[in-house]
Amino acid sequence: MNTKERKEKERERKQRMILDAAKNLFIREGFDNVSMRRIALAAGYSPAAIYRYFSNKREILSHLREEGFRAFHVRQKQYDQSLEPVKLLRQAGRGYLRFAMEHPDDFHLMFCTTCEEVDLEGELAAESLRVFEHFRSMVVRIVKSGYFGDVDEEAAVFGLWAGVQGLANLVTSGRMQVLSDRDVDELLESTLNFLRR
Amino acid sequence: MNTKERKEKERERKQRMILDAAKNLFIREGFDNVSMRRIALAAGYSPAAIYRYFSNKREILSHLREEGFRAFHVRQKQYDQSLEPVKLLRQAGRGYLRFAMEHPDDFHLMFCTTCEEVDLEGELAAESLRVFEHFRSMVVRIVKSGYFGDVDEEAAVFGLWAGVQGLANLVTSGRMQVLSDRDVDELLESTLNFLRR
Amino acid sequence: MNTKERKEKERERKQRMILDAAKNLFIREGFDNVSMRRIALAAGYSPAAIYRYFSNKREILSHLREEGFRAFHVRQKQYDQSLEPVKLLRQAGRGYLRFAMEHPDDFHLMFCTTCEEVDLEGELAAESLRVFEHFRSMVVRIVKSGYFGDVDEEAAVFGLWAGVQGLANLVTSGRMQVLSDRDVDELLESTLNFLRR
Amino acid sequence: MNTKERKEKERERKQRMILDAAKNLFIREGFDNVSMRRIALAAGYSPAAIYRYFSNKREILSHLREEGFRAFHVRQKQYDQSLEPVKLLRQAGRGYLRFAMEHPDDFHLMFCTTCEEVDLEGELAAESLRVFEHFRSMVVRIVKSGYFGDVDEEAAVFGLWAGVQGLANLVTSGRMQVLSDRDVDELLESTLNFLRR
DNA sequence: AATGAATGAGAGTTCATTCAT
DNA sequence: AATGAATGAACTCTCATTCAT
Repeated sequence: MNTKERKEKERERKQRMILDAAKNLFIREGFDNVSMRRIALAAGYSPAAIYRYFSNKREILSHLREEGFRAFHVRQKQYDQSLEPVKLLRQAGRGYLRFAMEHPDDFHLMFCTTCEEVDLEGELAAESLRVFEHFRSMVVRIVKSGYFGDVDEEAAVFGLWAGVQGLANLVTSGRMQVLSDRDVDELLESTLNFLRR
Repeated sequence: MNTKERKEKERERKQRMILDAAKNLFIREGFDNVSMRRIALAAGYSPAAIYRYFSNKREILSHLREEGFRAFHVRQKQYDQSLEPVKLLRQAGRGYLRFAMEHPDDFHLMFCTTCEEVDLEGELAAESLRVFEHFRSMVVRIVKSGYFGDVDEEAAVFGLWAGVQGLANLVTSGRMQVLSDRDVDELLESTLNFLRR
Repeated sequence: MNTKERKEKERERKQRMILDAAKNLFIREGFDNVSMRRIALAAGYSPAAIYRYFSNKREILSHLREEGFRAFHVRQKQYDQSLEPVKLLRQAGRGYLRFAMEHPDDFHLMFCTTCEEVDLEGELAAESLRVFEHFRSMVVRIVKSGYFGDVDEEAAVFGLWAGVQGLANLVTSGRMQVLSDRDVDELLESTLNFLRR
Repeated sequence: MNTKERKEKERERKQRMILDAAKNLFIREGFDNVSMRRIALAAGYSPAAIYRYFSNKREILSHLREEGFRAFHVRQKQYDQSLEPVKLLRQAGRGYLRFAMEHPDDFHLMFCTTCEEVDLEGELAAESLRVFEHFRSMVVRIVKSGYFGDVDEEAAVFGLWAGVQGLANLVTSGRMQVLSDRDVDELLESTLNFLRR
């Protein structure tokens, strides 16, 4: 029905308001320093009302992270066409940096918010796992191609992940800085060279 | 008096125990997930006793950060002799990375612990400010030397700070990675080149 | 009207479903451990819908108790024909025990559910009061007959009530125990003798 | 030290006050209808202070129950001398009823307070288990003596427990009634006969 | 110097209940 | 007639902190 659809829309709109309020607060003050009461207040609700939309505080964070990962994944899949491994890695790295630059808040929530609080199992972590799996399979392919020489797969996955994270941190820690495409490429290239040493 | 001295020593020894216990806990579990009770327990005191040495929880964190910055500053001043700006920057960058590698815990506390909790004014932030001032003055010198071309001083200071931070994060986020001196130098060089673009 | 009647039927049918769901939950989990939400869920309604049939949670319990007392009363009145007091008491006692055996759930709700929650005044307690009055008048008759010797009426009423309660508890606390008619009679007889001491 | 002893005494005195306040409230209003706030208030403390003496609400109930069982057990062991099984059972039954009569509040807490809330494992349930074991071993002895004919041990234990409970309920449900020793004996005798049928 | 006792404030969460639709 | 949305009040429990001893 039209009414049913409208209700669904309405519900999503309100979820959105809560998520936005929470995101804003989490980023500015940190997960632990934000209470449900304050999220509710900021979203224009009573504390209890929040629980109609999210079953607890952690779930709000999970939702936000998941949203970030979903957006991230969409972008990363765009680069999937290339079959040449190194080219693919370059593309993925570029995508990673761009995402960090264009969505610094999501990035912060996805990677910097204290992780103990987040449920890494369960439906809401699915997207983040998918992202990591996507990354892993890509790296494995490259390792198998011999590009990094004789290196342990696990080590390569971890090392590259850390490196890419570091790069992105480098970008987001100075948030106002806007880097041109060429800048990103150069930065990426020099890092890849370094990691390949 | 001798007694007075001995008392002072004793006091410092006990402060030390508290700081060590707190540092350990903060790093492993995060500032917010550590209660005063647990710090006290780990240090072998009652919760109330802590307050004879630190006026509140935040102050303990501030002390730890300050200690980190002090150690950092000592190291950075070693590189001060050189008068040639670029060489100085290279040295400073190297020192920065080395410090992050050798003292990842301090580094984490100094730069990654949620900052809202820390009093950035007041005596206990002095050392961190001094570190930043030291860095700033160094960069300003280099900018004036024309090394970075025609660039805004403020932008250069901020950009380099962010870059160096990012590099250190890159290093500490994959903690098991041990980089050789040559690695550090290479990494630094490529980044400096990038920042100079 | 026919429609009116049908509506009334429908209303009662729905009340019934709620009462059944609540009864089931109350007995298995205790009044306080059952929320309106769960009653509604079990009855196939939304929490709010319940309030069209019962004005609050306590009233549901009152209804259930009242139903129990009504059924109980019906049975007790069957034994009313006898005019000989002692025979009457024996019959009533037998009826009491049988009821406790055959409807342990109702019995539990009527006598064991925490009473603070139940409104002892008001319309819904009428039946339970009527039961008690019925019992009282019966005992008074017996006392007047001299069967118990020279005893205070009030004391006799209370003592017998307590005794009968205890007997029924004895029966229901070991629910699997099925007592034959002869067992019940014997049990009753020995207790009556005791109470008559 | 004397001070240490005195402190211990003081601590126990305060625990006592909390236990008494809680016991009073639990009995009058039921476990679920009493909040920690109210216990605290009644004991003259702030809500948080209670937690220095008991780690949660359930533990307060466990303590109270355990106290009851301890007192009960002490009494039951007095009857242990007799070696003749049936005599022993009679003594134990007498002790049971006396206890229920003399300590109706403890009795209510021990047997009538909703059990879901109580931890049946752990140190605080030890005494109640001991009481039950004591009872069980006594019944088993009697069954083995052939007194009840050819009966399943388990059934006998359960049946007698239920019966004794019922008797005690009978006594406590009319609390003001004071029964003489002879009354108790008679009551007991007729019940034993009944159970033996 | 150190502590046990105590507390006010506030955390996340649940509940019975109301009301516009 | 029924519901989804919303709330105020209450819950248990934890925390940083104070203070008399």
